[in-house]
Amino acid sequence: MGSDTRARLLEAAAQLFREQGYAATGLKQITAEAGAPWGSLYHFFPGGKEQLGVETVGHSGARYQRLFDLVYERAEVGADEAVRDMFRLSAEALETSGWADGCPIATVALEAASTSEPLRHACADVFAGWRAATARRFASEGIEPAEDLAVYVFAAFEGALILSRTGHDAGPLRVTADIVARTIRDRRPRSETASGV
Amino acid sequence: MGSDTRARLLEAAAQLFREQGYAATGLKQITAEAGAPWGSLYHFFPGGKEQLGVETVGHSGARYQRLFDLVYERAEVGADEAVRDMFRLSAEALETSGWADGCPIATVALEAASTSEPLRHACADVFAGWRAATARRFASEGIEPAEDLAVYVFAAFEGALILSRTGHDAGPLRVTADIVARTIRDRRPRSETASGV
DNA sequence: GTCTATAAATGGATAGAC
DNA sequence: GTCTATCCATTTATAGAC
Repeated sequence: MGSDTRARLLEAAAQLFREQGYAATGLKQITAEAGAPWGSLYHFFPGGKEQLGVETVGHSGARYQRLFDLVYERAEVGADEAVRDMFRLSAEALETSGWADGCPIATVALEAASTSEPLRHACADVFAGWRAATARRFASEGIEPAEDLAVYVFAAFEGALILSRTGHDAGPLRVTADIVARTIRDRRPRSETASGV
Repeated sequence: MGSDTRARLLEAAAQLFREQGYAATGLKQITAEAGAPWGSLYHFFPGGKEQLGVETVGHSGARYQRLFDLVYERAEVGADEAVRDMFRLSAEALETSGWADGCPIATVALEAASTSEPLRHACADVFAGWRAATARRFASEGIEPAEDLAVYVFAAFEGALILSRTGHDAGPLRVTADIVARTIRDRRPRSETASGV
């Protein structure tokens, strides 16, 4: 094949953008981390840093979405429990990484919101995909309005991640998960409000 | 007096950090925006960019908190309505600024989370202050657990701001405000659940 | 004490050797 | 087609003129 270098560049960029942000990460640092020669970056990404940013956001977004899908596809638990799992998994990843691995998109999204339309758009697409996956899970259980509740869950999730990461304290993720999960549980259709099993 | 320049530097930095982030904003750009000579920056902030960042976060945080206080002190409405006002005011500011004026802290908080302890700590302090102000309002109405609910409200608020700003769409702030406000309303003590007036 | 001019380093991007 | 060496702009920080 040969395009292994390209994959390593994307992976290195994803990790650095997640940890330090887009502007603070130099292209030299990315090639060094990926063990790739400097020139290979402009070979694989002729559009420079912005193209690399856009592709990295898509890459990170797709990878993170697989985690959501994994959680959501556990049919044996209710959507409220799936949401709680999502919060718990993220809290664990955040804490075991020394409060480094937060949302792989949020930092770039905020940095790019008013400075790069292509990058902002890439982030918006990722968020839309995550939201849609969540809404599908809700709709499949008759939890309505599924789209609005998915937006709400993601807002709470993203915000709690910021608070927990900034404070070096998993508390916000835990507390928010409890309240959000209860909100979702209360929206389940009547016929399933029994105790389960 | 004489320290008018210092205030203008803080103000310019606050605006630029909010819009572009910390790493993407150059010190030269800040002095230019403030109409201050280049050297004055290191005169007033001998600690360089990091000191300016820390003080700017405190400055922005205090200013934003006054907005919260204003909303929360409207005793004639319930806490759920106060929360809704907070979301609505932010949505208006965001939209009328062309999706530029989001949270003045969040971008810097994420950028600094793993790169600057002084800056991260400054952001954490601001978030703690906002949360405490919200918790006081809840506690004054007997809405409990006030601290946990305040964390939840702020998580949802910060996340909705990200989603709305990234998507150029006030929808997430509106939708999230509705659900969060209802959650708070449902926590009001029994004696006040009547219709009001 | 206030600011101009400069320094040392790093940023993203490119030209051209192999 | 793949990468090394170089370029110029811009960054933060400082030294010293007024």
